[in-house]
Amino acid sequence: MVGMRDVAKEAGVSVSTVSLVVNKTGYVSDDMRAKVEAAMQSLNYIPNELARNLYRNRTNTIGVIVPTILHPFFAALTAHLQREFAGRGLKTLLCSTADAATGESEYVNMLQRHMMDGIIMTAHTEHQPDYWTSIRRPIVAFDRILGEGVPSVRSDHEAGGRAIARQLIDSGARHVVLVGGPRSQFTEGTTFPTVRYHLTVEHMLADAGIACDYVEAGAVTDVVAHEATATAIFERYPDVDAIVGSDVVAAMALQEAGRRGIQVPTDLQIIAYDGTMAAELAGKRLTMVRQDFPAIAAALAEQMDRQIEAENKPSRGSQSESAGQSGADDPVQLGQIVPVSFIAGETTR
Amino acid sequence: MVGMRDVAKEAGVSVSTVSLVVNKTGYVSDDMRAKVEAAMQSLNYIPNELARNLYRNRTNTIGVIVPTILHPFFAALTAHLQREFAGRGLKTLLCSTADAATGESEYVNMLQRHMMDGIIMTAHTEHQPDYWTSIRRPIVAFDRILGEGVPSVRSDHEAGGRAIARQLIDSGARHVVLVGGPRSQFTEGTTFPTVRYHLTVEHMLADAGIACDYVEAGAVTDVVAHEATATAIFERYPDVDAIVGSDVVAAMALQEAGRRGIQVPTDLQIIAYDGTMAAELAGKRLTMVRQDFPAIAAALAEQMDRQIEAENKPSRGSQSESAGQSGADDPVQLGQIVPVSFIAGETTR
DNA sequence: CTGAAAGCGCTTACAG
DNA sequence: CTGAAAGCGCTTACAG
Repeated sequence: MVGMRDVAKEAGVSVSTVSLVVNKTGYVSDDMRAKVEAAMQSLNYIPNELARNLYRNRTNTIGVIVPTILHPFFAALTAHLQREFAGRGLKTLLCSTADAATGESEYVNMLQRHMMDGIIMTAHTEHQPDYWTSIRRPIVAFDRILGEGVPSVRSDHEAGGRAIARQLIDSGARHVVLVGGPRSQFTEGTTFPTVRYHLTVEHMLADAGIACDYVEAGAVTDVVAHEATATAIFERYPDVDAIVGSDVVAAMALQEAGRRGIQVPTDLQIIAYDGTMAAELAGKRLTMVRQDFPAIAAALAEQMDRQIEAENKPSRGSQSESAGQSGADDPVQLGQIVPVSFIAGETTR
Repeated sequence: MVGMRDVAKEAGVSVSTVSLVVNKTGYVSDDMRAKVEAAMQSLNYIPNELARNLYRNRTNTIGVIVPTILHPFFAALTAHLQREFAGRGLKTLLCSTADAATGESEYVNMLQRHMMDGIIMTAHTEHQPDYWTSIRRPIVAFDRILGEGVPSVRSDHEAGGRAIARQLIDSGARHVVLVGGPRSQFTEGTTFPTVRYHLTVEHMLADAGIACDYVEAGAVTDVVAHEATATAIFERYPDVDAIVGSDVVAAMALQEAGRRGIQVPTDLQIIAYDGTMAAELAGKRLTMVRQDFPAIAAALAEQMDRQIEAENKPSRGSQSESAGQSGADDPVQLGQIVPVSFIAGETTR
């Protein structure tokens, strides 16, 4: 492997000079530069990034922790993050928890070993807030509060919920079924986020005197399970006339409705939450609440940049307010909220 | 940051000893080990992987080059690769070419700067074979031949094509439309792979005297374009009675058929190629040819392992037969082929 | 079994 | 403007 030393020897200069030329930093006379460049050419020199990484203690890599990109929601989120990071000179390490036996801990370890510069956390976690707070390295959460000092970004699920409820009320729905995550997670500090839109819908429907039942969907990682969920809805609630769930659930519900000869939207309305490509592929154009992936990715990347910057120039204070936390004069926005949009399709009246 | 030196000082031993303990390698007396472990505990020592990376000239990271994981096919492939790599102690760097202005070159550069140990190449490339051959680092291609010495893995598209043709012939199809990549790429050395199933289908249908037209789909990166494609098919070929295309195309065709009141499968059969989740979400259970993602991922990872191994213990020969090529007594399987399966659904007769 | 030393390939003050 | 030197944090022969 040809290194800087070889180039220096070939060009008859010092290693420092070669470094200056490679990095286009500092002043180098034109003939020195020419000699070095010629040597690099002839030796086919390619700098080894690993040495730089060690020196700078940086990899320019961000880990994106998702349950699995087999699910279109996380595929979309990850794709947009990758694009956003690439524009900022950052690489994206794909960290799936669906397969990792140890869940996210394995990736957090990697963060602490400096294999990455930060983590975007978008998966469910069993860890308590103090776990996350104690990591003291750049972490940004998506759609959940991990702990104090860990900034987060989420969609405006309350607005999403209101739009859905309004549609259902205005169209005269009578018996709505909501499909979502485990009901046991409907708590204040939950890391299951879409809870918020469910609760909003439930309250508004209750106020309007519309029946509303809740069905737990299969695990987010198991797409096939959603088919069983769809079947279960119709079995359990034969008079259901509106179903609200994620894109995948909505698509499967529509498919099952077709099989049962139920007319959509005449006899059954379906509303998809998320607005990923999965919603486009269904039997009809689904009415949906779309999350703004580009905006979410931009906000997450922005917060990540801040975290990393804060880590690099530690505040003038004590150790304790170091990594992962910015000073008081630049407060990290906790819970930045991104708007959603309601898009009418062929599955609502 | 607390380093090995701090631990050594705290424990009253040398850095070497700490290293031995951390790596659980070589012999260390029990009391030494105990002292070191106590020191690591109390100092909360975490080894810095970057130093190791530099020393070993390895990152244990593989770049997976895909057009975009917004497309379910590449999402599935990437997800399975990540899982497979994780099992082998390798990390997955997500490399999307849809956004990278420079296409794959940027990622190849990173490979040469040792930011990753290898690349899985699954996207289309404009580069000629000698480009790929000259890289001399671990590369494995999916579904395309990049150049001599670059091993590849692909599905048995010929078998997929035969299964499709058989279904169409047996069910009495009269006018089939195939949807796929740019026809200009239907050449021997193409890096658009599914060409193979299209050609197989065309030949068999021609032999059976069945009309068959070809329609170019939008770019793989643009999912919405597929909807326009679906519309175009019905406009251009009003008497079409069978459509064959990727999952996404098939789903959109089914949706459009519904809008036009065309009965599936009575008046129109639809066959999806790939068998990703996209095929499950459509209005009906699509009949499909499914590629075996777990097997593909395993084969790709296996080839990658070999490439990396070959790079680490360079053969006894000259430089020229070094990295990326294994010796003659352990021939790399060029073009390893993975079986596909035909799954009948609700969209064929 | 343990430690001093050299080195992984680069970068960056610091003298000249 | 250029070079000698120290150092990033670890690993691995090599003496003892």
